[in-house]
Amino acid sequence: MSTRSRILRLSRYKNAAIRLKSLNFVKVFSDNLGDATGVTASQVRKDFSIFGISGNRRGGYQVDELLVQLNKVLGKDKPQKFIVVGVGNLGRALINYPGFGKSEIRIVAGFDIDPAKYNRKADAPILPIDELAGFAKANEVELAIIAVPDFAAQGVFEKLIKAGIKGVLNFAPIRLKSDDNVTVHNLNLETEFENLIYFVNTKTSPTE
Amino acid sequence: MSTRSRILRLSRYKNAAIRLKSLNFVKVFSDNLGDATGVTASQVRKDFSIFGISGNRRGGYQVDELLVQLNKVLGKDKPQKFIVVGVGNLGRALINYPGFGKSEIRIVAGFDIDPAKYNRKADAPILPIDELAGFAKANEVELAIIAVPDFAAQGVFEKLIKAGIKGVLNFAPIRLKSDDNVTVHNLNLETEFENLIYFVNTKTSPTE
DNA sequence: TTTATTTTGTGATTTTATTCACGAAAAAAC
DNA sequence: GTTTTTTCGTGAATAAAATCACAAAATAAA
Repeated sequence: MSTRSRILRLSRYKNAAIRLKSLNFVKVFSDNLGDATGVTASQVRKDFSIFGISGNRRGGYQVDELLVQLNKVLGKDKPQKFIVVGVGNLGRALINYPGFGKSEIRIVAGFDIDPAKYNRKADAPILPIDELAGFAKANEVELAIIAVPDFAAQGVFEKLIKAGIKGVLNFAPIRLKSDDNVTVHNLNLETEFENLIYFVNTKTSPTE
Repeated sequence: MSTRSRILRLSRYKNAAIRLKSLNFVKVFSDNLGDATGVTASQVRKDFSIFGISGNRRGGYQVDELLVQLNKVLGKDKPQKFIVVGVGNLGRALINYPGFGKSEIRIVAGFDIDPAKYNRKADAPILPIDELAGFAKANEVELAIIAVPDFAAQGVFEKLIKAGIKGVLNFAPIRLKSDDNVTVHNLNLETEFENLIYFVNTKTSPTE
């Protein structure tokens, strides 16, 4: 019913609604949201109907109310605390990512094994990985990002489970062996690049 | 036939095969690859069959040959040059991302409007955005990454089209209006975070 | 050899996702 | 107040994707 791709679309509708609101839209139609996100109007309405999000016949959806409802479904009605494990290139970028500023996503700490990276004074402190479990429990953090190399990922993941983490966004290119109490989503940048390469190459070459 | 998610799976099979090879596997079975990537064995075989990748009945797939074939399908048999527009947090992380090191993905330059970021001496130089078209043509770059804020993304995209770019990986949270000669793939980090939040929250709360 | 076992490759089937199409509600026009 | 127009909400129809299931090939065992 509520699949991964359906929820991804809800996020996009939300982003589109935010943009339209900033353009002073008071109401939006399923057709507008479809245009802004690249799906059909009936897909938008079907997605909404599955989550009980309703508008007004002929009147569309009130933007403000729509945003409240979408944020509620997406769990953005309250702050969501994340920790990042692996303060390399990508980890650091996520910790400092300004795009989360307006959103309810809060990155509250980073963890690494390299003492050169520790920084207890920062807004989001960088701490030794041994302190992970203590920190997570003390601060009631349930969400984590794995941004370590592939060979370290499974070990980190097991530490996260012990620390009571319930959801993991994994940037390492391996499938993590998980017990069922932890939700794992994988996101691999190389894979995304390869995907683009494939579609560009096959469009260009007339031999396929 | 060859959809986005099918190609994403091929990339994962390739990553799994690389890992199994490093464990001295000489041949792999569809079952192995399924385990390593979280799909069924018959999905693996169906995906392969669509791209004419074949193995040996009872003998599985020779890892080396499989990698050659997967890399060929994925366009990884030759270097793929990318430029990055927007040298903020994320752009910088991508430029320095070590995960691309072994792969054929090459990030050859970054572009920004902020003179403080320019650096012509670096391995992947950071240049003013006005030089984008010239650079892309001189270096035969056809692939680009948009890592600028949402309000700047459409403008950057139009510059990329004029520069002859054929494929764009867009990290800005908007849908780019594209002519059909350019392939655009969107990847939004906030959206990925929200997706995880949703599934963690709905698993935890017994009300759904 | 012959028989048993394993694993691929793929058509048939099932499941899931998307689109269609139209009645119902609400507003606007007449 | 009646008609027309617009847009939602959703069951029905279609399309797409994943799984099943089994014949065929290849190897190993007897």
